[in-house]
Amino acid sequence: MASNDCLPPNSFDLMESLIDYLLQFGHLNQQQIDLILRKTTSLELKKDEYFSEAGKTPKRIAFILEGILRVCYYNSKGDEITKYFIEEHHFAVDINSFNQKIPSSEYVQAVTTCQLLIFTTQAWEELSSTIIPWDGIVAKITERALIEKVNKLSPMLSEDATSRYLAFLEKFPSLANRVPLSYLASYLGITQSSLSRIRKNIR
Amino acid sequence: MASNDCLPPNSFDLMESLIDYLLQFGHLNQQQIDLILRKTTSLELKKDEYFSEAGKTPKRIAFILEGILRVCYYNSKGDEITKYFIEEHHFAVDINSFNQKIPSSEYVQAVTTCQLLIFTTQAWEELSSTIIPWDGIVAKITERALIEKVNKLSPMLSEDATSRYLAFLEKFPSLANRVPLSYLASYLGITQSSLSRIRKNIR
DNA sequence: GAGGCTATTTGCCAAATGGCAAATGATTTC
DNA sequence: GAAATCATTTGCCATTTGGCAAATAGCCTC
Repeated sequence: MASNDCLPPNSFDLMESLIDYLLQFGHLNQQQIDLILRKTTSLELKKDEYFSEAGKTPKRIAFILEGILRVCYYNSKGDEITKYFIEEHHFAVDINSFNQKIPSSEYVQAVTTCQLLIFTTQAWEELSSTIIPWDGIVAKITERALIEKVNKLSPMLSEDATSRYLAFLEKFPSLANRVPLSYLASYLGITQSSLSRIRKNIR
Repeated sequence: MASNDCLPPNSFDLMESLIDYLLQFGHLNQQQIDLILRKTTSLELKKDEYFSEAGKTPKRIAFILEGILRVCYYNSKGDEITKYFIEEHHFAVDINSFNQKIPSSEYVQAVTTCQLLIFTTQAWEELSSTIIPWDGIVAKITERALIEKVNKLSPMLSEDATSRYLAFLEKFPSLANRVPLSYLASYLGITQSSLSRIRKNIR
């Protein structure tokens, strides 16, 4: 029942990127690596499909092999707000809800079709109790991911919308014209029409 | 050389708040608690004094017993930006620079006179190697603090300046009229004069 | 308490952004 | 491929915010 059985030929290369990523944060021996890979299943998430939904307690963690996810929620006015985008070779989960096993207030949705590696809660906890350096590695990954979010969000407040859009273009050059205007506008904190005008002015 | 020797009479009560805080994130026995307290020194930071400065590698972590700190930096335009305020009963450090032992790009400054408990890098690392649950507790504290920052920053982008100011008033009711307008304005992502006008409109 | 310094407020106008609705463009469905 | 649906752009105008400078207020020093 190894999940690998039904993977496409290049699956090992793809899974390699998970290991590469983990090894940036600590040492793992081959046995541990094999164990980690055996705990994953692969999942293709089609564009616009949800990986997790608000109101539900997250039961799995995804590592993005290919594609882009976004995290969004509805604010008090009822507007859908894109909180951030998650890039390839990063983990995706509402970490707070996952750890505390409480319902999430966010949606995680595929912006493009995604190839994911999935860890169930159970698999994740088994790795925690089996692999000594696991918790430490996960802690560092979590810390790094959150620091990146803070450092991304923080300067946005003091920049005007055009600068924020240009910064987005730098970070996700391939995405700007493939995601709905509404996702991007709410991420940048402006209206769709403003973003449309900003685009016109830049040309 | 126990730091306690020269503390004011209520010092134990004050230090108790550190222990209360730590115990929210994991269990510690009395021996461990005593060890932690022995590793701290107390420090009073007068209003406007710096706890750490950009360009220097942070060599200590502060737990705020009393008072408010702020984290600020200079952006590419040369404007001083207040990134966030740190409240009583929270730790203060540029966690990224501290962990990686690299120079910080931020200043940490006392907004009000602060009573702090200080851990040196060495003390912090000794606790890590002596107290089994220490790393886990620290990881949870770090995660929580960063999640709070993301959740605070994220909705600010989609609110107008008045709402952001009102939210600040809710969170720091005692602070709004005691901190320089410039700190607050840069934190909210607006100019001083705009904030001044917002205040007038609210009255 | 007068002068000097800094912080805040205000006025004036320009620029950026929002709100709304219509027009245009793109995509899907039958 | 026509109709229907959805996404994006645009026009028009109101509101918000910025930039700059002057006026005012607050505070410190002597």
